[in-house]
Amino acid sequence: MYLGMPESDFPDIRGLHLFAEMSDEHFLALMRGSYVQNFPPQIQLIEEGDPSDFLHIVLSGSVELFSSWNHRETSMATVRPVSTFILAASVRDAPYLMSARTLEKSRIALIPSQDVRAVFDIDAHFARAIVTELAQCYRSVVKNTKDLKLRTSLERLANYLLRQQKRENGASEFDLPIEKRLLASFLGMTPENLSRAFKSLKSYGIHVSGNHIKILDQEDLEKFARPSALIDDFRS
Amino acid sequence: MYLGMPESDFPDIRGLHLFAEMSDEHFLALMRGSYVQNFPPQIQLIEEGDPSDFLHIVLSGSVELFSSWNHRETSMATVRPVSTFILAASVRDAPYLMSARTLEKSRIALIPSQDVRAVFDIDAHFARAIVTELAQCYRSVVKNTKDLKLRTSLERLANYLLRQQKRENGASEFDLPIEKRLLASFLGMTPENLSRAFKSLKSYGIHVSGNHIKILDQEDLEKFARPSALIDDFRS
DNA sequence: CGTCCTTTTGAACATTGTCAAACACTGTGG
DNA sequence: CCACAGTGTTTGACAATGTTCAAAAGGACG
Repeated sequence: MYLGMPESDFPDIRGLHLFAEMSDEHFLALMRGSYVQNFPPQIQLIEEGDPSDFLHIVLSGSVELFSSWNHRETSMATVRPVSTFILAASVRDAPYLMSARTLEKSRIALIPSQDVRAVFDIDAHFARAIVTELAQCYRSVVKNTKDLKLRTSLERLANYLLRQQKRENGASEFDLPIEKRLLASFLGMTPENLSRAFKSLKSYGIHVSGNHIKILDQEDLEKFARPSALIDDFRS
Repeated sequence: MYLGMPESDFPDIRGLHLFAEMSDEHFLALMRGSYVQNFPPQIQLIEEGDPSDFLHIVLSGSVELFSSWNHRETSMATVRPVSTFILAASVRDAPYLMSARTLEKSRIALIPSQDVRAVFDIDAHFARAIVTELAQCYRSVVKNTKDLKLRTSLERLANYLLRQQKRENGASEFDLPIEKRLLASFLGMTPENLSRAFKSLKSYGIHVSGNHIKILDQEDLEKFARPSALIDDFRS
């Protein structure tokens, strides 16, 4: 196992909200115990239930968070660079609630959870950043729950497309960033159901070819989807 | 509007993990700007989307957190004494994502969110407690999402009963703490469906009469429900 | 006792999931 | 280059699950 964090990775990590405001001294203290590893695609990084020894940061590639029960599995989120995951488990020193696997070749930084907790106690800026980030994560999951409980699968898909479009700065055409199979699981449905949902959205001006999406009638789609700031805004 | 926090309420609040470790000085500073109010049942305390001016604490009674979209409504959680709610919104100074209403006659403490943020920055113990509490809340919502996505409504009900039983220290008989209508919404189903689900659970040794539950065959129920520490443990 | 609300029940319906098969796409090895 | 395997996607028929609507039954409370 490769030990030590290459300094070339410092700027990416320092750029995260989480680490931006803390003192150099404390940042370096965190980096000292950390290391970086490259993983091929489809490698399981974390198994739910394991002790949370490290805070993870995706530097490049992408990582899927998923959960299992009774031989069923569901996708909880996809993490893209540069961001952390399983912060809550690190903070609480509790077992991971989700598993994680790489989707592509990925570069992952690992910061010992106990260092995170130690620096939290002595660096007020870092503490502030952690609590802000955690509150953000919490709010994301709450929004996701509202999406799941208040909307049908068709409505979830329509709103997902609108959110994705926003991420692409409002372009009327874009590519899905993940496999449809995975999207289906994330949206809480089967691949077959997703396929039919895409078909149903044709009548609201959605054109699909492979993973390329065209929104032909923005107004019509929004009228159907009824996006809400309190569910679909990925900031705040 | 009644202003000022009666000192008789201090011990209850001080007893919360959130406020237990902080300095007296900072605790009193928080209390100075806070106040307490009594509400009748079915009063809406918070409307989702409103600015989060106060951190709320249920001192007695109970409060339902719920969300709406497109004329649909779903119950997100029930808050019982003594605990806080909408901490994340206070921390981030962002709009509430959930509405809140009293279920019964309730006594609620209100602490200005900006005071919470201010004391967070100067009291490391309070900061630590907030981040621990937030991580806890986050993990609860993640567990809830897993429950929703990985289980059928029948399985959710069975596991809910087992969790409730644990809260009652493992007693084989107990009362449901909320109306069935509300429970149905919390579990993500209709009241009609819940009623049928209770009937289906008869064959696993559940007896229901009004809101009184008897678990006649613990083993059989657990065999069906397959409770998991990573979904059903309400601590950690 | 009557009123209001919740809960239950039944029947029809809608939505979503399952299974099997066909199809499309990708990359491999001959 | 093509045949092929492997995987993801789509389709169709069907089953399971969950919802809707209407009505009846039960409880709480004045």
